[in-house]
Amino acid sequence: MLNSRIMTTRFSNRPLYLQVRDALAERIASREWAPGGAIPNEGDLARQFGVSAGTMRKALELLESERLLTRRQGRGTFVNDQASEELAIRYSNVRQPDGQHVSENVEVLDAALSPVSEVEGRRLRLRLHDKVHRIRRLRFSDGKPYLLEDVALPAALFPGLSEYRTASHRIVVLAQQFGVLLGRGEERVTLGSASPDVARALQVKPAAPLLTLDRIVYTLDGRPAEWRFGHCHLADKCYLAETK
Amino acid sequence: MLNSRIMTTRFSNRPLYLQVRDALAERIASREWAPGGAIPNEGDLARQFGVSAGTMRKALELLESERLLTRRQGRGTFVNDQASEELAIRYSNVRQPDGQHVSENVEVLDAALSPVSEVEGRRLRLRLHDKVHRIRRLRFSDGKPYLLEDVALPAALFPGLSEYRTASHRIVVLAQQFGVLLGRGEERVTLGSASPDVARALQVKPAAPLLTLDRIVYTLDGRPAEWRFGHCHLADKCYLAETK
DNA sequence: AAGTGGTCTAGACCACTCA
DNA sequence: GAGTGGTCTAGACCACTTG
Repeated sequence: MLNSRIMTTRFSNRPLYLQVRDALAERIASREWAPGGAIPNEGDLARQFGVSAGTMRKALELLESERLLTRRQGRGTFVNDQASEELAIRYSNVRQPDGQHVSENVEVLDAALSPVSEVEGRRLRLRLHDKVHRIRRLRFSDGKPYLLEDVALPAALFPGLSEYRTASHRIVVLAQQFGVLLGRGEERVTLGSASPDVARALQVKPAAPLLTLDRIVYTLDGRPAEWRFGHCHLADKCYLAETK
Repeated sequence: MLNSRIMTTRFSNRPLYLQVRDALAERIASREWAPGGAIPNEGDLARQFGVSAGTMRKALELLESERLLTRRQGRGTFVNDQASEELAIRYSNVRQPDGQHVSENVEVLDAALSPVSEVEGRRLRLRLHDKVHRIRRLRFSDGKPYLLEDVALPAALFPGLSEYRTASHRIVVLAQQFGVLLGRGEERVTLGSASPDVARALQVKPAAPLLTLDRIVYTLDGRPAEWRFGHCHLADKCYLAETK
């Protein structure tokens, strides 16, 4: 079926390889192509979309750079599983001293679907009457609490999340399940001190120094997908920032 | 002159576009093509190197992704000036709350060419008898000290640095001057408290909570180019980590 | 040997910038 | 209108992986 070609080029000046990218991204988001699975080869896809092999290649390379695909010479092209150990670390900058991800347990202290607060509205670019899933979690490493976090997720991107009894605590996993493709993230770290409440939760002395983490993760097309505000007792961990 | 083509392909299986990239990168590093200046157009370069336009384009796009070039449709291709406000921020994660770079004054407390210490050797992957430029600086924002840093630079990459009376305090500027092309950087942040010496320098109380910054900046080909160890009094600033 | 992605080529045309 | 980079095409051949 040489469908897409006629459908799209007729109505758009957007470069062809970007239109193709969008169509492929949609198949990945919708899980029509499952995480971990192989997709058709370059030539077949090019014919299917009615574009040249070079154009299809450019679209595939773009998707690879966006971490949605992995291509391996002689093997094929595969949909990345965002829940895989390697990719799931992506936005988690609190690490073991050696840079490895901290193995952790998570306790959910609170979870609710609520109207946005004023701050949430600003951070997530939502309107006054939009709703968010608001979750408070405590993360443990080696049985000791180290991170207390308040998370807000736009209800529009994660519909019905509240009903899941066993929803993941990782934004990358949630996003994959809900067909949300994630892009860049941005975290501001400041130096804070434990309020009585926070101190109790983290089992530190009141006024103990903590890292305050203020993180926003955006979708691939630039819409805020998660706001997380956390208090972190670093102890024997470190915060890792990488610059490309 | 169709020089490079014959020279290189005869002796290497490295893909042609990478060999071309290397040759172009060398012209940039050596300042044969000056920062801010335009370079010849795609077609001329392709002829000059005896490769197809597509191959030359691929090399140029690679260099653009490595932040060495900027290409603008209708204008031309330009060598990036690493000292420009936009690029110079690159490895500086301590920022104003709005994410802007902090405007600062710098005081050099100490500078010397010395044999590597054991830690420096590990971090910079140097041998026992190599030398480093070791510099201690204090950075001020609004007249107040906020960052005390110890920097080590391999003497092999920055020969004669000690003789410059007015050397820059920014690694990106130094690197450009010495023909060193920079790639990724990695910074580990931990929570520390001010030792008496540090407290004096930063004008904070002894044992005041500080951020400890441990940063390594690598060259484009992966060799360590700078190790910086710093103590930071964040106060009204923040630490910004971005994730692609 | 068959199938995959990776490299390289040659050439046409489009979109943008500037004199 | 001349010159630049950006898109798109069609096809050849290479390098790697797997049965």
